[in-house]
Amino acid sequence: MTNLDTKSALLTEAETLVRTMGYAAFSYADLSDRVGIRKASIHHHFPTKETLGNALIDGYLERFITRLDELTASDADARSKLLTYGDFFAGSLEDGLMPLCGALAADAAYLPASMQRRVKKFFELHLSWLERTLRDGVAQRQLALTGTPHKSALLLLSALQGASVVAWALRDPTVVKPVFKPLVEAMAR
Amino acid sequence: MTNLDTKSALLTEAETLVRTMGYAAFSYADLSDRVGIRKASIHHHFPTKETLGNALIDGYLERFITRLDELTASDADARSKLLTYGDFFAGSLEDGLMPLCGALAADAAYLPASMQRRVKKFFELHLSWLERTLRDGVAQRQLALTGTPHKSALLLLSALQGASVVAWALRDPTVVKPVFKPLVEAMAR
DNA sequence: GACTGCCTACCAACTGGTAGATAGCGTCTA
DNA sequence: TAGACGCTATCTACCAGTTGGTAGGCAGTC
Repeated sequence: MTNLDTKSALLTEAETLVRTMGYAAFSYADLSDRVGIRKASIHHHFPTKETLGNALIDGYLERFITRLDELTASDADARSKLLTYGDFFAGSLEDGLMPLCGALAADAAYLPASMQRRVKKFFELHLSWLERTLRDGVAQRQLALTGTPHKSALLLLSALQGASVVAWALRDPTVVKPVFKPLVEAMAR
Repeated sequence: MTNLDTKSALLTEAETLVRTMGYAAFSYADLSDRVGIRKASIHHHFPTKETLGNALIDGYLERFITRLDELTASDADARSKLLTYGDFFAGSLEDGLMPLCGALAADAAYLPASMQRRVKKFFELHLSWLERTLRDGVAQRQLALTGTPHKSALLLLSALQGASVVAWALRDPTVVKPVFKPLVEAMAR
């Protein structure tokens, strides 16, 4: 097994653990079991738990940025861009996973400062993507907002994060779409 | 110090810890420091962490039920009932606390089954209160909904939970109201 | 004298993390 | 081309500190 194989296996399994149990609740021992590597060997790839946590957020952020950039570049209209965005959340919930940064936010006061900063950055990035997409949609007369793009962005992100929490607690991933879609439709015109 | 004093001090401090750090991250040692009682003595009041966790949710649920009942019984119109409901969330966030069950939901897969059930019940209770309040508001021509009361209830709860997560991560509790209020206003008529 | 609330002194299991050894794999050089 | 060298990935064995939890004692109260 090459370095990259093991490293990405570690990241994948760690992400699953964090997105179901939270950051504090998962341990190197759990990870060791799942990846089939000794606990001490994990430290070779990620010297501290904080390193691993940060790598987790960085990777997640990067993947999200890629998808958002693709979405921005696509020739879809604003409405369907937003709906696709919502599908990211609905999809991962159907796979039995909370949104990573939603899961991390709950344990925020326990997280090392470096992780807290990244979680904050994550939400800021999402808000700015949403705001820009909304603003463009308005400019192209595809959307009509009642409030400012900033407030509408906050509403959409909150609705998705919150619906994820509710869906997760009720163990019913189907609640996400009925919450999000009407919000987008109400903005579409 | 009487039993009740100590017990409620333990519950108060434990609630703060869970609502800022999450359930997995807080320990009997933390609690011991804050309440000024030895770790072993906590076990006299709450034999296991699970007992404490359940007492926490039960107390929180009970307090919420009381407040919701008062709100239902009040002669306020549906719009202001909903706004007051939203203030519960906005208020505790301003005190630097996540909603308890939102915080717990994130660690759900780590929680003992008895706690998972309670968290689920919590969300169901909130949804049914919201749905009933919405339905009554419609019947009295104080509200006009675009979807079903059930879906609108889901939207309001999700928006509040999600706005709490976002507010918590951004360390800006003021985002809750601008998200929630317009939703309620759009339903008021 | 039973009960309550708290204490000190433990416990095994687990936490994140370290030390040091070993095996395999390239690369540079004699 | 043989072999020495360094690097990487993993291992076993360990560490101190913390975890939730237990045993048993003791002082005050009903």
